[in-house]
This record gives sequence, structure tokens and C-alpha cells, in this order.
Amino acid sequence: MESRCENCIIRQFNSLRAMSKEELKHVSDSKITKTIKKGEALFEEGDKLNGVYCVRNGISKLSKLSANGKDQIVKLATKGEVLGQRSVIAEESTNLSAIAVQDMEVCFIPKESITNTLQKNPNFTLEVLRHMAHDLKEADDVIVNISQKTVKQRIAEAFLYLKNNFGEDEQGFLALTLSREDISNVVGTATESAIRIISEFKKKGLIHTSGKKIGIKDERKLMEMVDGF
Amino acid sequence: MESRCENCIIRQFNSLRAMSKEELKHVSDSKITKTIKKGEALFEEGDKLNGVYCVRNGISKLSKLSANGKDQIVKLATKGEVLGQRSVIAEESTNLSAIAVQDMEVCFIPKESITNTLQKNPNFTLEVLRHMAHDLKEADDVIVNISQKTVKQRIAEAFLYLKNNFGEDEQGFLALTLSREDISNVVGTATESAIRIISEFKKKGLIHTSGKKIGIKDERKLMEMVDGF
DNA sequence: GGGATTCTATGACAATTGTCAGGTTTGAAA
DNA sequence: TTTCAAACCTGACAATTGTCATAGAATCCC
Repeated sequence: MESRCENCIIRQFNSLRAMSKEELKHVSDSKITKTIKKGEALFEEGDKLNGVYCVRNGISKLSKLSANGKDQIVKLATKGEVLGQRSVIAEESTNLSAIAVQDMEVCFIPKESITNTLQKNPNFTLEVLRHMAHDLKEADDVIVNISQKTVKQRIAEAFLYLKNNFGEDEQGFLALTLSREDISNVVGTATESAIRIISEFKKKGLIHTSGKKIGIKDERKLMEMVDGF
Repeated sequence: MESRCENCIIRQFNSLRAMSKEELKHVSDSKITKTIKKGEALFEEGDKLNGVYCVRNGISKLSKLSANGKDQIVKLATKGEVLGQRSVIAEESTNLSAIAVQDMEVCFIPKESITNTLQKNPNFTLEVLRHMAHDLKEADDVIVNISQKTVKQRIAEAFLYLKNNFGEDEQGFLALTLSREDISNVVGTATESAIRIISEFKKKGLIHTSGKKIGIKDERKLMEMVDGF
């Protein structure tokens, strides 16, 4: 495992690549590498964050608790993504919880390294800004999807999303296995509804399952379903 | 009407306040003031924007067309807000349409002034970043609300939002009058459903109406309803 | 002022989704 | 291996929401 940020490939995928050598050195000297087990939290809604987390490996769900006690998963973050940025930048406690859905390896970077660089290196700030602009656009898309598509369409879309973003294993199952509850929290529905629709998809031959694992059998039909056919 | 940005009070409410005198002068020299009538578009989904719009007066809805032909209103922007930033920063065509729901007065600022300043003035970039961080948080909240609350709750919440953000007129009606269709597009439901619930609220004495205008009568009950009582 | 058009309203019904109440399976720990 | 809790699944039913049809009210424009 590479322990110096300067040599870390992950960096290429996020805004840290816009840092100067000295800035990176400073980050590298102050960072702490952590291992997070599946089910453990990086941070929880309402926490005051003293830094950001750079994901080296594994996947985290970012979720928010609603008034009725259900979690809504807003985003799934993987290798290369930086978590907690929004909170550090706005100097507010975080509005989301980050919980590992797979074992993770992350680097914690104290906020001083970040805020200092934000004030001095416009390239870095601009890079962060671009990432946030992208996140905002995605959030807009989620809003439209959730409000205008049926649960069935959203679940179909979620499966395609999982395939495109996290890939499949050797046997053709989605590489990221989520519990039925997590799936329902991604699409914003009751767990029973999600399960029912998964069963229906299975009967129709759109997917196949083995335990929690789900594999896509008929991608085209799923895509048609998302578009309303 | 003040025509020099340097003297414009609106600026205090947005990221332009972080610009230097010279930068502001440049913006001021290149900006174009426009009047937009209610119902007209500032820009439409898919447009490539050559600059941003600083709202001096009036209100715009930011919406996105869904596959089934319905608009989803993602945000209502008013005095002081800068529209089109996301698109200019990410150098992509815009993902939202901006349509005036009231007559508007806006300043169009060519993107060169913005991108130049973004590259040179970290304070400005940071300020823009802070605003976008705030927008992102709000978007997260919208996602949770839409997916976890009933239509009734969302409509109650929308009325409270309209009161808190745009105020009331002398007779106690919400200062921003939206059509029933716009209301349904804010909360993400069918127009008929929105109308039905508005009627119900009226019968229960939570609101009163006069034509399209809506006034809040029992704010506490509305708040309770939002929280699920 | 009259006619056309758009917006608002309501009823009837169907489809979707949530809730509750059981079962069964799975998987991890003792 | 057994055991137990958690996760998954299904049925029955109720509540919510969407759709279609229609009619009245408001508004715009000539």
C-alpha cells in the first residue's frame, strides 16, 4: 500500500490532483489512513467534521434520516471520491451520514490542509468547485427521477446504475451487493415494495438472483422500462 | 436604477461581493441589463450559456423536464441569486430551464468575466463554492422530502417555504402566487392531486384562497402536518 | 363585450404504493 | 452443528396518488 499522497493514484480522480507538491506533502504528513468495516460509519448526520475522507477502496452510502425514521440514500461513493467536503467548506455540521456498504480504506485529511489550500490555490478551489457542480447536477437528476418515475422504473434504473458504476463479478452478478433495505432506501420506497418488484423482475426474466446477489439478464428491457415502455 | 455593479446592493447577497474593484469594474462594463416578462425564459434546458444571470428583481423557477413530459421545479430563485453558474463552471450546457414566474430584471454577465476571476481570485472562487455547497445541501433536503413525505406534507411544506422566503402581501396572501400547476411541479405530483389537497386544506381552515392567491391561516397546523401529525 | 382559451375544480375509477402480519431462508456466532 | 437473529419473501388489505372526463371560473385578446 502506497502511503505517500504524492504517489497515490487515487488522487488523479479527485480534486487533490490540483494541489502543488508542497501542499500534497503537507496533506501527506497530516493524513491518517483508516480501515472501516462494512456497516461502520465514517461519520454521522450532525457530526462536526474536522477533515475530509478520501476513499481509497470500498464503497460508502451517503444517507439522511427522514422524519418518519427511514433513511434516504442520496449517493454511493467509491474509490477516488472525497467525502465531507461540503461540510468543511460551508463550515457546518454534515447533513449526511456516511456508512460503509463494503469494507473500506480511507485517508482522513485534517481540514486545515484543505482550507489553507482553498484560500491560496485557485486551481484547487476551482477543481473542487467543478466536482461540486457535478454533484449538484446529479442531485437535480435524482430529484426529477424520484418525483416523476414509478418505483418500478427507479428500481430498474438503480440496477443499471449499479452495473455501470460498480461493474459485475465473474458470474455476472452486480459487484456491489446491497441489502434489499438499502435498495429501497436508494429509490425511496418501502422495503416490501422493493422486494416485491425484485421478485416480479425475476419472474419476467429481467434479472436473476442468488441470495442477496442480483444479476442483470435483460439489460435492454430494463432500459426500456426506465424510459416508460 | 443603479447601473454600476460597484454600487449595486444586490451584490452583497451573492458571490460577486468577493470581487476586487477592478474585477467588478470589468463585470460592470461588460454586463447587459435585461427585462424578462412573466412566463418568458432566461434560458432553457440544454442551452449553452455564455454567461450567468444576476437576479435584481423578480422570481424565476428552475425546472427540468422529465421523460413523461412533466416539469419538475428544482428551485425558486430570487433577488441576489446568480443563475447559470453551474453550467459555466462545468463548461456544460445547462441541465435546467429558468423561467420567470414574475416579471424580472436581471444582469447578464458574460462568462469571461466570471471564469477569469475564478482563476485569479481564490476568495471569489471560495465564495462561489460556498454558495454551491449550500445549494447542494438544499438539493439533498429536497430529495429526502420528496421521497419520504406524502404529497399532503410536501404541499404544506411548500406553503410554509413560500411564506418564509417570499413573504406575504398586505391582505395576508403569499406574495409569490404560483399557478396550481407550478405548485404541483414543485412538490412533484399531478396537478389534480395538488388542487384536491388545496381544497381540502381550505375546508379544514388551514389556508384561504382568492383566485390563485393563497393565504396561510393556521401556520401551526401546517407545521404539524409537515412533521407527520 | 363577447368569444376563445387557459386555469381551476370535482367526481369516478384504476393503479400504485404502503402497512401489517405472518412465514421462510440465510448467515454468522456459539 | 446448532441456534438465533437478521434478512428476505408473500399475502391481504388499506391508503395514497394518478388518470380521464367534464364543467365552471377567470383571463386574455380582438
